[in-house]
Amino acid sequence: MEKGLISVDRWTEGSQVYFLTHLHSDHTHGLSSSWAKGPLFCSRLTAKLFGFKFPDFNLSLIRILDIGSWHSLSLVSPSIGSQTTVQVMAIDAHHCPGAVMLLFRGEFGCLLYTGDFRWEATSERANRGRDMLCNAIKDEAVDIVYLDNTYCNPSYTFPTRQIAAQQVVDIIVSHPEHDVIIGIDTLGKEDLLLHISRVLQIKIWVWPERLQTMHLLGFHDNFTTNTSLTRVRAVPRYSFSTETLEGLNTMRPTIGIMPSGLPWVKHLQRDDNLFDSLLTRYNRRKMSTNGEVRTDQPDGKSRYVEKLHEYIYSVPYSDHSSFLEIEDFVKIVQPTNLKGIVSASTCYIEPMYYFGCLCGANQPAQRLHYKHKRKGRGRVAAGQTKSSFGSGNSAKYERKRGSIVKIKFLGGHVSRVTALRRMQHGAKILENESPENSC
DNA sequence: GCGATCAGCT
DNA sequence: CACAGCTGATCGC
Repeated sequence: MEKGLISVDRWTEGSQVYFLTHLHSDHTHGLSSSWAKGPLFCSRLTAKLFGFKFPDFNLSLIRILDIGSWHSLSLVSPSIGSQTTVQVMAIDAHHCPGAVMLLFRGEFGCLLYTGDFRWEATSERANRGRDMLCNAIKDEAVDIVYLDNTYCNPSYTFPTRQIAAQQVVDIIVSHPEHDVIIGIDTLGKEDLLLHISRVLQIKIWVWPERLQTMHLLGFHDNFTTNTSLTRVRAVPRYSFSTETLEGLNTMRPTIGIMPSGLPWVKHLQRDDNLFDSLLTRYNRRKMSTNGEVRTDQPDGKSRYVEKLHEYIYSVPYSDHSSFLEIEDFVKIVQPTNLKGIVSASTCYIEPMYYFGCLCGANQPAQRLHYKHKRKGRGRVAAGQTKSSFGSGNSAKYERKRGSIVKIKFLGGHVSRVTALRRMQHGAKILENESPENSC
């Protein structure tokens, strides 16, 4: 972030200290078990989970940032060459377990790197985070905010996670005879699963590595790897598709629930009515947010639950801030400058375009900045499906996709590289059989 | 033979 | 539009 001094979620050479906001893969590109470019600072919980993702990492490089307190680092000024002090505070980002924002003070001024964050208006936890941040910046202007701009567009509106979690419960309750699969990642959405588990008084199935993570996080009673104990299973998001659901439904009635701030559109088979309805929905959103921002729904009704497919529901459970939440955050921090840290979109718009008028220096809104992503292939028309999986052959299909839940981790016919990766994964599990020992 | 990186896909 | 991440192929050591 500051050249020659500190890096946040970037792992190339040239900094004196490195910071990791959270353990999602898009923030650890370049990190590996053999990485050794300098001390690595992260939250206590991230440190606890770290060894699971990077088994042979030199743990003596890891420095823990306790949340809410200033840490002083003595570094060498890249400009003058003399000693310079950098202060840093980690603040709960409410994104996934261990995720923090980082507030820096030093010769470069005052910088706030949000990492990925959710800024909900309500909940005790949200209020604590808000108070902590306000307290930390009350005496000093923030010069630059590096902002999680994932949903930095007025069309992104969704309710609190509390409300979305109840929507998921409602869907499950309304399908008493169905199995349920929920798409999740290697980290995140634990509160959603805990809510389901507690309200419905059932365990949630997770895959073996995910159970280890749950144990590291201190959840020992709500999860299981035994499919016979529950009808609700959390499965890797990458294995969640219409094909998966159709395959499962040849065996048992099953619905899929995709919790996401993004409308879950991809991987649907061609269905003109469906795409028409999706198109209508997007147009409606755009129109309703043209000029006047539509507020998130306070009533908590299933307004944004979408039935996308015979077996699939999309629920607006997001670990990133909605547009209105980002706006609220910028209003509170009032930085002099604002930079987006997520630029993967094909149509990236500088957050300053929306929030320039809220920033400290009251600069004019900047012009739209489009960043075009090069793609090797042209865009595939909506509804055009790939044929490589041969969706007509259900027997073959079941081997390949349908029974991911059961066979995915039991080996089978895999390449050497994959087998090795799985063995390494297995080794990790063994190492972590006593979660209390880590860190 | 291994890790790092990339393309492709979910 | 593209949240985060797996997989297989290839490349360089």
